[in-house]
Amino acid sequence: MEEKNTPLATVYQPQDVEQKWYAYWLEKGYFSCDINPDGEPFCIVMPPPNVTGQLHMGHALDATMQDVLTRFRRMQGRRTLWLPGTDHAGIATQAKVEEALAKEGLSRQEIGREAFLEKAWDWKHRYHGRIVKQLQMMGSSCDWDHERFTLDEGCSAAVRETFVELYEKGLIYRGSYITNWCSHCQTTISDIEVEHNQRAGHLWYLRYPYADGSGYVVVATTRPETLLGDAAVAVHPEDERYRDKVGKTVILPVMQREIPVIADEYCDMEFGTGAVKITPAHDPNDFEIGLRHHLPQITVIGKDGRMNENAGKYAGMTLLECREKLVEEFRSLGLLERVEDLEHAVGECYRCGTPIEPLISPQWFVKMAPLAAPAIEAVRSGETRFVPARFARTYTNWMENIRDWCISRQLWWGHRIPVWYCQDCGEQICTREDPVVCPKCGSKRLEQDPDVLDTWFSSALWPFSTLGWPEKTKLLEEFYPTSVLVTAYDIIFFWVARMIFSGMEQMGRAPFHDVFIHGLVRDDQGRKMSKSLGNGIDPLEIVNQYGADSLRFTLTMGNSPGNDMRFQWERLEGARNFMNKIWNASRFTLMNLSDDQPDAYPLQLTLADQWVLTRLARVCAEASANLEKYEVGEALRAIYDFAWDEFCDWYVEMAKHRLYQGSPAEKHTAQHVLCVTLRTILELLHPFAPFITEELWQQLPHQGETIMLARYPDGSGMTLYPEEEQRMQMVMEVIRSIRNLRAEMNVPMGKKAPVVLACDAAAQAVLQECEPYLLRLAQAAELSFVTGGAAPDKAAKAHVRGVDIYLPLAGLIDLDKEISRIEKEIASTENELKRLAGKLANASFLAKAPAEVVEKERAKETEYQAKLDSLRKHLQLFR
RNA sequence: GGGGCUAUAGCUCAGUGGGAGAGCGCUUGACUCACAUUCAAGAGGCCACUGGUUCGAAACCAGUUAGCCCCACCA
Repeated sequence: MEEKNTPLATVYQPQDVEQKWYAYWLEKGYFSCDINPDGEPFCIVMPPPNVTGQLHMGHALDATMQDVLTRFRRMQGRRTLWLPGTDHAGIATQAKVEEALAKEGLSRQEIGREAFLEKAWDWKHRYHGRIVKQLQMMGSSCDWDHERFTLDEGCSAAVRETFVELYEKGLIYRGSYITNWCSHCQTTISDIEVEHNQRAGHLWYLRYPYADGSGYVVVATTRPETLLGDAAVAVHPEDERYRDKVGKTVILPVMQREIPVIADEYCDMEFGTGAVKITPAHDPNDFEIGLRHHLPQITVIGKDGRMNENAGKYAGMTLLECREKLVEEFRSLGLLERVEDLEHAVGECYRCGTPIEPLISPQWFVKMAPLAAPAIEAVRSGETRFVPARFARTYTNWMENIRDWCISRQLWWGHRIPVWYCQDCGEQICTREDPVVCPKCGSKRLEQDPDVLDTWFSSALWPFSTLGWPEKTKLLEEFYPTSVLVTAYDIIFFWVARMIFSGMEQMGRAPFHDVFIHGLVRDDQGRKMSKSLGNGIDPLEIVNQYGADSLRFTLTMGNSPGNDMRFQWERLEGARNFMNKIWNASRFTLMNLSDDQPDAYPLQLTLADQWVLTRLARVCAEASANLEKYEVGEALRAIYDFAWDEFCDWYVEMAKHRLYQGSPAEKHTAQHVLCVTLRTILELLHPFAPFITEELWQQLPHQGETIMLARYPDGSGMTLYPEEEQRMQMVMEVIRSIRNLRAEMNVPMGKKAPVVLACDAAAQAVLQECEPYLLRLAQAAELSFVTGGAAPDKAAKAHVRGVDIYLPLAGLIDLDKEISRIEKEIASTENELKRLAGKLANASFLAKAPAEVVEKERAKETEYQAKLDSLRKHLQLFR
């Protein structure tokens, strides 16, 4: 064959093409939401990554899913906005900036609020660029002109408006309650930011003597150090053991404080001794009990995580030191009854792992009950739909049991709480504009609340703040509610739920139609990827090594909605191999293209052409349907199977004969079908593998500037040839059968051998038409047809779809081997027949099963019977 | 304490009531003019267990077992 020049190397090198195309797309503005101005709007707001971090595999999965959906919709002609952005991540970012300061020997207090915020902004700018680069290297087709940041001007305006509105409605309030204090992060955190982990601990049984000298009550505690702040001992009102003790007082040892014995239903009679020490200032339950019984709140633990001045001689000690010393003192006083081992849940900060200390302090809260109700209804009514649906239940259960949300944080990096306090009259002022004078007393001595808001407060507004709210922008009008939110299940409470109630409250409509939930990317042993385990993988490393398309492919293929996936390097090789396969199929096609005009010759579609075009149409429909259902992995699998197995391994091989030896018209037809099919495969594949598909599409004959804006093939308007499809599949089965016989008989791969076929006239016509394929794909030296009893006797035989296949190999085949092979085949056929016969003898099957199913089973029976007869007859010859 | 997920080939996983699938690994053969990042052939499954629904269940329902996860104020 003459060597034709192609610009393509034999092995695909993603590095050569990816950056080039991303730059091209950006330059042409294809990511802009204005690119299909007349299309129905489609919008995804990107879950904003923390601006301080760098992207991990979870982000890569999230971005890939969003990009697949976005590119799919854009190719459908939708007016598509994928809005990118980042999150200021209050605690995390502040911690990093403080860390950096510490290296210079400075603290934020030393440099002051303003200087600190400057540093934080510097930090933000530096890391932001990295995240954008990572997203771009993965091919994310977001509209960068609409990129947002949770702390930018617009988002800040949305936060201010929301806060003031909720404040005015009485849905935001300030109060002294017990909240979760992290002594490491030096701030309160909300309930869901506390992780409850099982930890090995002890249960100390301590004796509290009654004040009247009548013995003592024994209380059990896991945290002896808090007893210094005890305000009571509580028992269950129906607990017989303590019936006559309620109303007495006990002397709190060490502190020598007299505290009452009270009755409260909170107590569990089964646990410990049934008597509980009550520390209102350091335990949420005790706090509630304290309120019910008007107990004093005695704080003995400070914000620094040490015992404070109320702890007497233990003041200044860490909690653990105090615990040890205190237990020792009880022991020496004879007041330690016993110690048990106990595994119990300890609340720890989800950021830094420090044990959380419940502390009382004035904080800001969002009243949740009135906000939760419409948010629950939005999902119940189907206004917002979770995919998979089971997550709706997770959401609803949580929302129904929600408690008020503590939104103030003792940080500097974030949205400062828009409330001022008059230093003269104490008035609390919350307004849209910064106040200058106190509206009550006219004083100018106003001080703003020093705290900032929980980062999630601004994230909760993301679906509309990014579209321009509180301004009435065109963008907001067009794209709100957004189409779908794509995120992992671990963030449903933190973020999804809060966006839904915020959307209902501020916009009156839920922020998205669908919530597409995916799982987490775990390591190859199924462990969560984390910094402490050191098992995290940088997506960029993979992009550099295998290319972005392979990374995206690996994250998509075989991934089902809502389920976790394991990340394995070996799978990347599979992905890379597939890219290389597509590359080489294109290379082959380009090498065999001639410069004919499209209509130089009339098309003469062969059976193979009709078959592949039919299969292509079916795959287009399947892929589209699956993408519509968010079955992204299934869509890709269908494309992958067709592209590799049917197109590359079968059709390309079948086209070769015409390409190399065909008449000009035959050659032209093969080229045409090859080209159309390949181009359609590239279009189908584009949302999953944007780079390689653009590179190849541009080299093939095409219309338009970019594959990004080609119409996504959904099979509509494509001609189906169902009968030809069946015929071709029969031929393929015959070829497979011949290959199988040859392998079983140890006929060397390259050795040509004669093949004899016996079948009816119709099948013979089909097989004769396909003779070139049999010669090439089945290594047949020559093809001959027999009728009646003229079949060769010294031959290996198989039977497929009414066709007897003989491999006459006199002197070459091993008789015994062939006999045992045939016997095995007969046995399995008999088995199949028995099963079918049983089914077809079943009256209720015949009566109730759909006619087409019954018909199918009957046809199968006929087929198997024919096969059995044929093989039995063959076996006779050897005996 | 409540809720959820998972259980399919040696491994990782798809499977949407009607002939058990893929990739990797394994065995055998092949440097065939797009590709050895390839091709061909093969071995390998009581679809966790027990019931139920159904003409028909890997799939739907109930229970059991094992593993994982989430929520929850039991000292």
